[in-house]
Amino acid sequence: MSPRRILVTAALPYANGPIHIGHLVEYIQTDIWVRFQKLRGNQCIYICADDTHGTAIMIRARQEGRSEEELIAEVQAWHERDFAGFDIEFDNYGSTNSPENLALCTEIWSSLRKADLIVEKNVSQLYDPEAGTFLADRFVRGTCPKCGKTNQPGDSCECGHAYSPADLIDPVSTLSGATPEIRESLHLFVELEKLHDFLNDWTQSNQHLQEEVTNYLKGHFLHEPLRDWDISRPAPYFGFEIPDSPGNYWYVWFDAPIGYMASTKQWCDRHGQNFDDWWRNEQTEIHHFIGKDITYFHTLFWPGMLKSAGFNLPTKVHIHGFLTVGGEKMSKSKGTFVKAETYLKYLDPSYLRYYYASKLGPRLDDLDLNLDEFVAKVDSDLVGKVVNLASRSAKFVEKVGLSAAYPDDGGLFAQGAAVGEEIAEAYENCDYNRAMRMILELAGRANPFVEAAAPWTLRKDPSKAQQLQDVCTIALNLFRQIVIYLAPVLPRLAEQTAALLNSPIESWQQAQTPLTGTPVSKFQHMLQRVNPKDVNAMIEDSKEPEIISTAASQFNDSDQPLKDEPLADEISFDEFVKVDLRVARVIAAEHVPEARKLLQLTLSLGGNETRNVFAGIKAAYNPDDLVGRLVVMVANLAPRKMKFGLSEGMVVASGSGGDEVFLLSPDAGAQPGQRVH
RNA sequence: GGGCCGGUAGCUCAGUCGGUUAGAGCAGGGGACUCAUAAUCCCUUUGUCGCGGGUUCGAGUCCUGCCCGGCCUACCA
Repeated sequence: MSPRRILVTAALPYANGPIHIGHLVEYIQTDIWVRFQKLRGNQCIYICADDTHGTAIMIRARQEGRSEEELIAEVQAWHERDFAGFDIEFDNYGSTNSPENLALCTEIWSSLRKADLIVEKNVSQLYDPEAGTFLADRFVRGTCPKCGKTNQPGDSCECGHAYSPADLIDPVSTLSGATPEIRESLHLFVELEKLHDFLNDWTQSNQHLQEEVTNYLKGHFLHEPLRDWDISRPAPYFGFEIPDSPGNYWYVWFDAPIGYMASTKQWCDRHGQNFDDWWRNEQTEIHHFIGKDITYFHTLFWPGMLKSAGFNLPTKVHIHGFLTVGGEKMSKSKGTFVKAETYLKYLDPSYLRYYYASKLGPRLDDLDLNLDEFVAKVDSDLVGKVVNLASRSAKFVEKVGLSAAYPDDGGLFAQGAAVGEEIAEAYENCDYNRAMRMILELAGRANPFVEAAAPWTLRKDPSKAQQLQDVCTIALNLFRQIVIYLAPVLPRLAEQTAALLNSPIESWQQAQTPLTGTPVSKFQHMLQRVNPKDVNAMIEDSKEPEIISTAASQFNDSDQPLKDEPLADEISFDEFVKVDLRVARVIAAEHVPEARKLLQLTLSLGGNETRNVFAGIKAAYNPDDLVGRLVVMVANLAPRKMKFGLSEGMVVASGSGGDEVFLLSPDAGAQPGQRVH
């Protein structure tokens, strides 16, 4: 079989934040696949870039008082450093803010124009007159027009109601605090519906996508006319200005995927390769690895753009799920939002590469990082089973090296060679956990062999020197075979093994033939067991007070109250409704002469229904100020006998006590007796 | 509400085309070994295959209804 030519991409990380262990699922998954392809002798390149355009970058640069170019250069340097730290090896790492990208965007744009796919429409959008920019939905907050909840984002409310930011009551720009105004501007759209038949065909056939994704697209988008795609943003915007529409810029999601091509172009130029061999040649395979959040862009717009411009279509879009830690979303406050940089301060990248590989499958399921399992798997699988093979046999043959001929091993090596293609198939299908299982099975057979052959006994008898060398030759060859199969996941281990046995590991085929007659270097530890203390330290180091959103921080609310009194355990709705909260009117309020803290309140629930309540609010309220006002009471609390009489409920208030008491009151219009739901 | 995926041992999961007595790793229990990073090896305990119904000579596997979980999505399939 002749070598395949394969172009592989991972999604472009946005140049607005650090790489974290969630990102790494994708880059490690992709890196393993690329290394596997290279080991198999295919011509394969791993292409990526920073995604640098858009409002968020522009705003952040502005806030930091520097140019966008300076910001994205700094972030890109961080990204590249982090990736390198995890042995993620790109053939080219570019930037969407490159001349190559501009040239390709221009070319594809003119193709879309020629295909008559571009239309112009006016769009009403909120504009921040102070910041001088149009506002994306997430930069606007206001009151929900349906339920009246305040401080809701620009696209939808907690109550589930969706709206356009222009519908918000009292909208506020989170950038400047100014009240946005509605401005109309011209936007350019791609008429995706004109490509409907093509997309239907492409997504539903030939296994370009996982089956779930095919179904998803069919059910969510392709069953109805495709909406026009808004592909431009008016100035000011950080990006490329559209050549034939001055003052308008390509939306970041137009130029981002083209960044795959631009980065390929850079690689081609450096290596004297022809760009068209990679993007305009039916023989070339193109594989995109992405997270499920950006499915839409990569399975509809992107193929549509490529088709219209006459480029290769993706051979396959591999979509993975998100990372959870301990079964929950990554959380900054819990310390599970671990940055790549922080991880590397405490732990070996090989651990994470192996752990992810042992959990990754071909489907979109989320991947859970369980820290106890992480420690156990690395210790038991990698150190205990795999590396141990070398660790327990290498030093016996340091002086003599491997036997000149491969001895009889009872068929162990041949068994390992025989499953090579099956393991390869699992890698090829991104079924890494299956591959890891099969590989570990080999280690599970090799250790009992060493146990039975007992080299530590043989070495005591000089007449058995040849037998000792043979046994170690077998053990080290079984080890090496395993390491070759693991090489895509653990490139460092492969290098260490090559150094130990003085023979480079560079091809999958090497697992088919035992190594003989080479010298054996002095054995050095290849991988330490995981120290759980380091794992804990990493989590501690990652803890930071969670910033809920830019809008919350704008109000500068302290986190002290929550710290003083953390959230209670979750309750069910049924439990909640047991508490009967009612609006009540204070119809009388008096001091209790002998009580230090109490006021006696008479609350009306409307009609003749009244309740006598003793409330510990004396230090904070004057009785006279309370009469007439509405409060919220717990109406079905068991009555409690107190020194001064029977208290028939509780008035709800926040605050720490003393004069720090704040009664809750309903908004105007509430009636005594109404239940609070 | 709808869509997709899942539910198998204490935990993580495998289980092909429906085929004998449902498996592995980890954890637990017992033993061995002392080369190896408290590593390794041998033996061993553990199951309402989510629940009900159906098809079948035979169902973890196929069909169907329901329950539970995850993700996605939302006057829309």
